[in-house]
Amino acid sequence: MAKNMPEACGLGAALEVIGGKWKTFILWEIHFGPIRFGELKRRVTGISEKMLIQNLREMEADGIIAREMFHEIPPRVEYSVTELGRTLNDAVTPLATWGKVYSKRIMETLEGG
Amino acid sequence: MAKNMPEACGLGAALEVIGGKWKTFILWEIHFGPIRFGELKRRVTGISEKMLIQNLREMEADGIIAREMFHEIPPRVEYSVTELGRTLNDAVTPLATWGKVYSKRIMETLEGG
DNA sequence: TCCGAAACTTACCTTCTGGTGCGTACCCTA
DNA sequence: TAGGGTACGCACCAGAAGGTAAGTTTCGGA
Repeated sequence: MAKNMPEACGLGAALEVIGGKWKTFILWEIHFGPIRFGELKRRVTGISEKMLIQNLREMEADGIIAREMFHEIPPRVEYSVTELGRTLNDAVTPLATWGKVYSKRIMETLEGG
Repeated sequence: MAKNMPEACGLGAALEVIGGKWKTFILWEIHFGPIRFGELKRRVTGISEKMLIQNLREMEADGIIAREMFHEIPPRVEYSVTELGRTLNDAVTPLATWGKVYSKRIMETLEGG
């Protein structure tokens, strides 16, 4: 997305990193602390394994999360946010807050009229 | 998007409003002040008329921009941000800043290695 | 011997997003 | 009469995003 855009304001780049249906939720769940693949799958309700892995790979490539493999049986993999991921999470917080307020506003509008 | 999501953190709602390829750029161009359809089309480089109109309608429905029609010949329509739109623009600013820094980091990484 | 768990991988299919191009009403200019 | 500008609407189409379902490897347990 926005590969050919006049830089505008940096939003394009940011949305490439946390855009899509799932990444924000994934980042949110991981930001509490290291978490296993299976646990993540249970927490991010509704996501398919394919999508979870695909998104995790992309987020890893973007450098916002880190993957650690433990050579155990059964296999264990843990995901955690990187320093960059933490800054992204911080940058995204105001937007999350806005989203909450906005949702509330919508609800009130629907109730009120 | 995220209609059936556990509220998580409000980000889902926010991304429904400024998600997609163009809305951020449109909001950015409008936030400087009222702007006509044609001017907007010229500023948001690469957008098609269909997409511009479609996005404007959605943003209007979401209450972040306002449309004012002047019954003149040739027709004139101006778009401006609402108070809610301004708050969204503010909420999105940190993310834009992050995107800029991130882009720079990527460039440096590419140059350095 | 079959099953289940973990963390994937692969193939296939559907839905959504965005793009292209044409048509519209109205007026002005040439 | 022809063409251009404004702000759209509509139909069709391609590609990306996302969903579904199955297979893989290794082990322990019934």
